[in-house]
Amino acid sequence: MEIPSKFDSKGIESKWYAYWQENNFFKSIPDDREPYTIVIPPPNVTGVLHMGHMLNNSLQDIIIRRARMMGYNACWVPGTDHASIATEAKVVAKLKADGIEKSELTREEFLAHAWNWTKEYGGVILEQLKKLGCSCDWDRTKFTLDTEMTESVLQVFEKLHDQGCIYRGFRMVNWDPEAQTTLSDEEVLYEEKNGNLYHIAYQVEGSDERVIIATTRPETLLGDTAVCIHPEDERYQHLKGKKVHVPLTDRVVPIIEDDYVAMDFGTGCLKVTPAHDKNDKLLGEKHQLEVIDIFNADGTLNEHGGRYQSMDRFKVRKLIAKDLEAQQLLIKTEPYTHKVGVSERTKAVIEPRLSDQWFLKMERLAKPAIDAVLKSNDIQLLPEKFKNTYRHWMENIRDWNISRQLWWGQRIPVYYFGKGKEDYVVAQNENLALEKARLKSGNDGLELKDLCQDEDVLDTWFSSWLWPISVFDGIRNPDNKEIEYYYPTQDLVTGPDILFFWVARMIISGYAFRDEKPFSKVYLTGLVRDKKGRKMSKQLGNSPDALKLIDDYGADAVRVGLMLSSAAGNDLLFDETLCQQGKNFANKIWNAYRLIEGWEIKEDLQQPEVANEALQWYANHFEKTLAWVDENFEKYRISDALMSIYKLLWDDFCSWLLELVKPDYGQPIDQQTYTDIIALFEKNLRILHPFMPFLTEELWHFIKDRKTDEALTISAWPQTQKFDQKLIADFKLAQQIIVGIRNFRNEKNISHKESISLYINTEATDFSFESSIVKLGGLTAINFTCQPDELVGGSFRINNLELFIPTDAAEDTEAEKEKLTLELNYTRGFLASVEKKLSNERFVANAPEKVIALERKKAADAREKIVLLEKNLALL
RNA sequence: GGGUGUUUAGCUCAGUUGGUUUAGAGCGCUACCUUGACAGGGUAGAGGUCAUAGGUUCGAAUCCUAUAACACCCACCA
Repeated sequence: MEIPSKFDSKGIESKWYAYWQENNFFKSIPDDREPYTIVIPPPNVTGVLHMGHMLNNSLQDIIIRRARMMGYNACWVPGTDHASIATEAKVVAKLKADGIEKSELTREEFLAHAWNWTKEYGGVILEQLKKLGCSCDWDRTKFTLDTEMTESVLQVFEKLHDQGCIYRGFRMVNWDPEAQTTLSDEEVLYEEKNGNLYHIAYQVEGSDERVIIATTRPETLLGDTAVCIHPEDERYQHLKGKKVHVPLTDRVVPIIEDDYVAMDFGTGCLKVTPAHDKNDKLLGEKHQLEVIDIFNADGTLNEHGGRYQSMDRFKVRKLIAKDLEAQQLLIKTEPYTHKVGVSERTKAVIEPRLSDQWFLKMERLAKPAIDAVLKSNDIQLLPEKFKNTYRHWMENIRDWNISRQLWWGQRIPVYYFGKGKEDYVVAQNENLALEKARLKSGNDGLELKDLCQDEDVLDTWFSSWLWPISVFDGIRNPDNKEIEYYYPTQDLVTGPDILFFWVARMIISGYAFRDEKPFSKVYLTGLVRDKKGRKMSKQLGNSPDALKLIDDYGADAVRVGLMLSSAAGNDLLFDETLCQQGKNFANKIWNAYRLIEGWEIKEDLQQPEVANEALQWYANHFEKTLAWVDENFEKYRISDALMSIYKLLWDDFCSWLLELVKPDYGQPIDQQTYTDIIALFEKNLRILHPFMPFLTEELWHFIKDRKTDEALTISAWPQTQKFDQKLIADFKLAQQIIVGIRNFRNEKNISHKESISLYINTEATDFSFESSIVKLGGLTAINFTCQPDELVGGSFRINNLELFIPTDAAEDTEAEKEKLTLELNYTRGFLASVEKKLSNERFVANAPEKVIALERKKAADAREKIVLLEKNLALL
């Protein structure tokens, strides 16, 4: 078969992906093998693949592919998340572009649009994961809004409510005026913004005096219901019990005292707006102040805004400043930088707002989740540094606002039947709700039309926190075979940005609903940054198109590129040249096989000694590397595992082994060597397969025709075997000698086509890999004797061996002298440092014997070498 | 304002309970050679006061303290 000289990933990738799928290699059903389970972090249903996904999912695929090869029943469950805020925002924007306002639509109409959108774009990202080579069990694909998933969510809501963990509260929440919904604290980002600190004068009632307050938000003075001073502030003692006029209004509010006020900030005088600030709300409750909400849901002023009504809050801020100035009530304006909360999704400035919301009590639920990570170690976070972050959040956990004023999501299963605070029931559907409502109200006359379901939906994370359980239907059917087999899962691979949103809450739900951890290990990847260290983002436009990368370099190359740059848990500075390196590597392996494949086998040919010894070395060296690779996998050091395989293949297999066994040009190879080389190459392919699945599967089938049950993807990961350390060390010496000979040739300008002979001052019986040195050194023979007096030539040293090569090439005595002197000086310096150590009595007295023995050996070796060098120098 | 982490060659990073020849890898760079598997190979080389300053120790890139820079997380001072 003619093999092209360059590896072309195109065509090959789709061919093998289809093959794997047709043969159900990624499908998992419970059997008597041990399971190895990973649930995917479900990407947004309408999202597209970005570098973060590529990193994440490459890692998961590498882990699950290796597990599959190791004989586990590997199960990787894929799926998508409905991502309520993000998706709803996209749908709203799209409708708007079509000239439709959300407010014109009924809930049902809007949802119809949203579902259409989801069906059209949803799942695109899953197709993209296939291009990357992800070996998910696609038959298990779940969507967080699937009927069964929704039922699980509603059941959980009901259960938690019945346990008294879910309650309704009138609280200060984070309001996103753009999406017009509340957000949990975790969905608010704080950004440094340049603003102003406005100093405003409030007229004291019945006096000429004015008090000055400082605020960053002058517009909220329309909702002021008090001014607060510190009770011990000497500047304001005389104001106690008095009242002030709120500027631009006709309201008069009391001056209250509270030690919450910092005397050293601003003017030490604080305006209190209980409706629009968390702390002011607390002050308001403490001092029983009136609450005046001045905003509409969209951030414009409401009827309390007076002449500013229906104007936007930021416009009003400017206007009020201007109006205050006109009345000489604005004393001064100073620039002020402070942190402002913005919505993670819409970037709109968050408005603290009082409203009725549903909350989940977290403190009790969090307990077992804290213990699992920090005490029992049932769950391991990698890298470990995230333990601290986790601990801090979990120990200060606050109740979770789970209601969202959106339509896209699971509608809260609460049905109201009256105006009273307790006039509601929680039920899975309206018929059940009616039954419950009749019971609770004692009114058998209640009808469906008397019930009114809560308008809000649940936070997206309230469905994804069940993911590892609900994908196996473990909520609705807690005793089903699947959940019992696959749960708890093994690994979770995700970014640290959703440690609280998702990971922590999954751990909580695992213990709450199954009394068991959801996974054993959490591998937290770093963020993908560009080579300048900037976070990759759409706005910066520095994020490469993931699919284009796959197209340009091939999926295998991109996977390698990503893995090469990603040390566990650190951020990853991604540079496209890494993909090029991956591509070069693929090509290298491809051509290694091309070489082997091109050899003609001659069956009656005797195996040359050089091939025999080289194969022995590689077999041992492979085992050593494999042990190291396995160890790195256990520690999730995937990058290191790949690097050692990279060097094994490129340097050891291609540069050394193949060069050693390679027959002369045009010559045939013996059967034994060929068979062994193929066997070793196959082992290489096995351990490389999780990283480069397409290339390796392609070569695997090039080697010979295989039945479907012999595909590489389901073949066995090699078992580690014992290896001979001494043999590996001996080969290392041979390599050094070969390098020395090549160097000698280079310096003396001796072509490598010209045969030379070598003299070594050692016994042949102490020596291994003689044939290898002869072959790669281009030698006629090795003579185990010192340099014969009658010959002229040059010498070099490896450790304490002296190697001599006869040559009539003109010798440059000066250069040789210089070289020897340099070597001698180094060795003397080295010896001096060792001797200094050894002459230190305290070192000899305190250091372990092994260390001292080693130092003594170093010194002895160095002395021996110095003698050798001095002798050579004298000869010149 | 608190907390965590990072700081080792031009770049990205190893350095596994302080001692494995006066610091390593991959990539990149320079010079020469070579090219009959290969976007390839070979040899040599440049390049590091292991962030800085103290300390512990017979011995520190590794442990301790302080400082600096950067990164991330958390936090209601208007």
